[in-house]
Amino acid sequence: MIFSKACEYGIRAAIYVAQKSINHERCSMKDISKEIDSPEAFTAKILQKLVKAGIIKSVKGATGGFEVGLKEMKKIKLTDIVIAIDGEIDEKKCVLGLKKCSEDQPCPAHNKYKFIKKDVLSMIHNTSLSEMSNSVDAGLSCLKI
Amino acid sequence: MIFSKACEYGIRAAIYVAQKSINHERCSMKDISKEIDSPEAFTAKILQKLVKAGIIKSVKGATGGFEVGLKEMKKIKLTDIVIAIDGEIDEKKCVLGLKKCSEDQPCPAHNKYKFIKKDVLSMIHNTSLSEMSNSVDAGLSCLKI
DNA sequence: ACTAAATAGGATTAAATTATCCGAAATGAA
DNA sequence: TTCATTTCGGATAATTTAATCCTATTTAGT
Repeated sequence: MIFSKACEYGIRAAIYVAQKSINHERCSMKDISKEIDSPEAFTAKILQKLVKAGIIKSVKGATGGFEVGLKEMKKIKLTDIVIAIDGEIDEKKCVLGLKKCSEDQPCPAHNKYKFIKKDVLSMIHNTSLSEMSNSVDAGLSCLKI
Repeated sequence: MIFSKACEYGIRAAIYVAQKSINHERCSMKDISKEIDSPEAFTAKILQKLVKAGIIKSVKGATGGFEVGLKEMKKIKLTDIVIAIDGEIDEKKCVLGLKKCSEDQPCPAHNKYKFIKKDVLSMIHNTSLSEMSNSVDAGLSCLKI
């Protein structure tokens, strides 16, 4: 409803990589797509974007794979992942698609939607990769099925 | 962010038709697409769906056009329009795309997202075509630019 | 009856998103 | 060095969504 398929995969993948990193393990693309139940080649493209954005680190070669530092994952927010995959977020986007929709010139749904938009932006801005991967690592949440 | 382009056009079109109906005027497709600034042929397809779903009424022929009854527009909610255009809403859809995501088996974002989802569903379930078109008619909100 | 104006509907095209394939480059280990 | 394993990157395909085009049908007015 709010994320593209690419973002869904990308966020799950990043969480999985982070969770493995918590346990000092590096993971391969094959491993990731299997454990988060996503199409491997497509997810690989998405991870490339995350690597280029500096969100996760990749190591080439035989024992290579993906990883992310413990300090880094605390600073990485959902927003960063979404931007790396889908590009900048238009925070002024109107729920009914008007080019200009604001407090001064609102669309007919603006006054009800504005609180929802605020909550969504606040959620993705405040939720860190670290807290999500810790939740998975603690068995409080899961990444597939 | 939450509606497809087709829904954005469809909702705006329905509101415009309703606003005209408040003033006892029937409106044509050309009029609608001009006044809500949307592609005419595409919007026409969408209005056909709304007509088939019984949300608005169409009249063929020379002085034909679209209209909606005053009583009806009070009962029509955003949900009805969205379902008519995009099909049933999956209220259990996981924000990270998991097939099964629930209180018992949550994704890592579930506990933060569930409140947002609740608010979105509540908004589209409670907002009527009538209140939106009245808001436009009163000059409190607008449908284009 | 004719015409102009309007919706209905099928066929098609365009664009964006999702997804796959394959060869190149890197790298650790035998 | 050679090999197996891995990420990288370009090309391409498939699917979904968005949008257009054209013809048929309806109907009020002349």
